[in-house]
Amino acid sequence: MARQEKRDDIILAAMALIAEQGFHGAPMALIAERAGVGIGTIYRYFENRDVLIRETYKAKEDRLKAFLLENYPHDRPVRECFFHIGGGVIHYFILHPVEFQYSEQFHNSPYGMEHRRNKIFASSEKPDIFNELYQRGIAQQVIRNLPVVTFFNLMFAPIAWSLRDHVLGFVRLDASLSQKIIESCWDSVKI
Amino acid sequence: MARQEKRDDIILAAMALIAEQGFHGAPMALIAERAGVGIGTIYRYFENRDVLIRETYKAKEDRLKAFLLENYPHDRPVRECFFHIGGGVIHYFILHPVEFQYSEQFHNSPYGMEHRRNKIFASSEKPDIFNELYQRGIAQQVIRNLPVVTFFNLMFAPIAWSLRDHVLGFVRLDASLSQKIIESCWDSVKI
DNA sequence: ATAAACAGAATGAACGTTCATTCCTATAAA
DNA sequence: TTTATAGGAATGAACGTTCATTCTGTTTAT
Repeated sequence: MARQEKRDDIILAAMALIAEQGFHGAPMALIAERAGVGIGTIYRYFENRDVLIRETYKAKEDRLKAFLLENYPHDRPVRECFFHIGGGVIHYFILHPVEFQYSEQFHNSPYGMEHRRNKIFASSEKPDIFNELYQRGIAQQVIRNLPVVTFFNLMFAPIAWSLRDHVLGFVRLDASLSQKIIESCWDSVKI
Repeated sequence: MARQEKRDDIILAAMALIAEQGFHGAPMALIAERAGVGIGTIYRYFENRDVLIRETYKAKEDRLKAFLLENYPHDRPVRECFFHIGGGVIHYFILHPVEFQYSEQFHNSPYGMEHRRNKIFASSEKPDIFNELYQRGIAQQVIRNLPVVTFFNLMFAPIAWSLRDHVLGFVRLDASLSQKIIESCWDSVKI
């Protein structure tokens, strides 16, 4: 088996187990078993558990970013970009519920706090489509004058919580409901 | 020391430690030390760790409920009740950040999932001010026709995330910003 | 009033289990 | 043959829980 393949197997096993059972329910021995490798092998690819967990998150983030960038309407109005991102996030995670559940576990842990802190401090230096959207919305006075973190929360918090309810089976997040939720989020930030 | 006092000390110690360090960072030995009791003593008051953690959550929830019920404008318009609850939750948790952080830990854990599942299934039988608000809003056609869990998410998700950012020092959640956030949430659910 | 007997609350060392990590052997590649 | 890779048993640290013992306050007997 190629080197990269085995690395991917390990990441996939870690993602699935942690998504299903949380960090507690995913000891290295189980990850190894699920990936079809020996315990020791994991340590040939990842320095330690923390590194594996962060690399697994990074793999997910890269895929999501690529998905959102497909057909991204760079030069269309703020509202349209808002709906593209919001709808894209919901669509992506409904297609990949395991990645969503992994993200949830990651964000609500010390890893996630550290990650969030780094991101907020770096946000102005390394602009992404989200920050570009915020800047443009403020400049054009189409979104309310709120701190960027508040804008982020109004846009994504209801989406994240709804995805969780969907994954847990509390609500069916179909196209119609998804649309309504994004419209609601837009109404909460638009002027 | 009175019996109830000692029980409260243990709950207080568990809440503070878990809020600060998460469930991982709060072994029974540390909780006992912080409460000023022996390890074994905890087991005289709580059957096991799980029970202690759930009782600690219950203590917090009772206090929050009592706070929200103070001056609750039962017979005023839906909008006013919405603002009372939203503002009350923010106010309470800014006053008691440790209880907020404990809640976060609890909700994002298997305990929280179980709790949420039970609550959703019992929601129609044991009506509280939140469910009453939703029912009234739908009946009077002042809020959008969304599932109750979606209404809940639009109302509380941005508040919860903003509180987290406040507690972590990412944003200063003063009276003005709190007001803006609640208004945004209202705009996301109002017709 | 004093002492003896009792009840049950408090204690923390000890136990068994679980886990991340290491280390040494076995296997495959060069 | 030599070197690199894979494997999983061994290791030690950390944890929740137990339980034999100590402590403390109350009741009973003298």
